Amino acid sequence: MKKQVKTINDSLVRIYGDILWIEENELRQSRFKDLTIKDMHAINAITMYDKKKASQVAKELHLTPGTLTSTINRLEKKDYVKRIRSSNDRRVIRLGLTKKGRLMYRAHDAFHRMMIDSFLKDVEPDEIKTIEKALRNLENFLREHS
Amino acid sequence: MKKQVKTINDSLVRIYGDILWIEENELRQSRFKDLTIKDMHAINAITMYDKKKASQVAKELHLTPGTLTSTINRLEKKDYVKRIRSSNDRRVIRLGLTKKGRLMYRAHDAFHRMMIDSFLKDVEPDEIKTIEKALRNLENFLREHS
DNA sequence: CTCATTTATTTTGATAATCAAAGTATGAAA
DNA sequence: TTTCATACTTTGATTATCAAAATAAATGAG
Repeated sequence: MKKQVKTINDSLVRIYGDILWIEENELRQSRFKDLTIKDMHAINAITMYDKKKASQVAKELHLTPGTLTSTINRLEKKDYVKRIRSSNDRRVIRLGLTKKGRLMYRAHDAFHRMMIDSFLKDVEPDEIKTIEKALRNLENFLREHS
Repeated sequence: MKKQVKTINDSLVRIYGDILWIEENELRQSRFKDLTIKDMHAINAITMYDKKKASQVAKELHLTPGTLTSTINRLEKKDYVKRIRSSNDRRVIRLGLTKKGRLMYRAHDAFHRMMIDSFLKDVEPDEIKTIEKALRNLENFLREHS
């Protein structure tokens, strides 16, 4: 592997491992210690904004429907997430966050904002364009491989 | 969250989830279908090059010693990894890859190289400097939070 | 309208990965 | 030596996960 490419690759691999681990630790020390990192990412995917269908969320998280059901059961029991049965189509479950869920969502979002702010420290506006281009490249690559 | 920051954040979150999922699928279709993605990342951390101590690898992967032991047991049984007991200090286990393990390592590396190549498509040399700077920023941020 | 088919979710049963804590073996130091 | 520290392994329990079967609701062909 070309040296520069290898450096960037190793850096990305390290970063992703570390982010998960740090998030897990911060979570354990926070008021939300009844959640695992997977729970947190499920809450993040559900979001405060839409009322997504269960199947949409499963797809985004690359989980089977059955696994999502049990995730939602857990999060509903702990009062982070609520099921809303659709009245148009009574097979469909839409998902929303409770007050506690929204608190968690904002806390997690704040951590990510800090992270991205530091990522972009001393990066000029036109340089940000470069980064956005590279991320788009990567997303296209991944789309081709799905 | 500021719009640009949110876009970059969402992109990174999506990319991370997708990479894991794609790697998992590629693995299942490859000649290495007896491995899970966690196995693959353990092989990647062990590397072809050094003879790292078990405890070093555990640390890099953020696994407890016990979990690493069982990972190594699994990978040794499947003939990807070998234990080498250090003769200086007979408590220490050093880890190496078998021929099959090195094959797997190279295959995984090739996928990552393709990924990074596409990430850097149309990115000029001086723009790469920007990306390296941003990644260093992020690594520093993560180090502060460990 | 009614039965067959499709769709959305849930349930079930089994398996992987993980951790904390206790155990074992070796080395280092007093 | 005896004691303490270090490196790894074992044990027992828990959690997340999947595939496949089950349920329940909507849709569509006749």
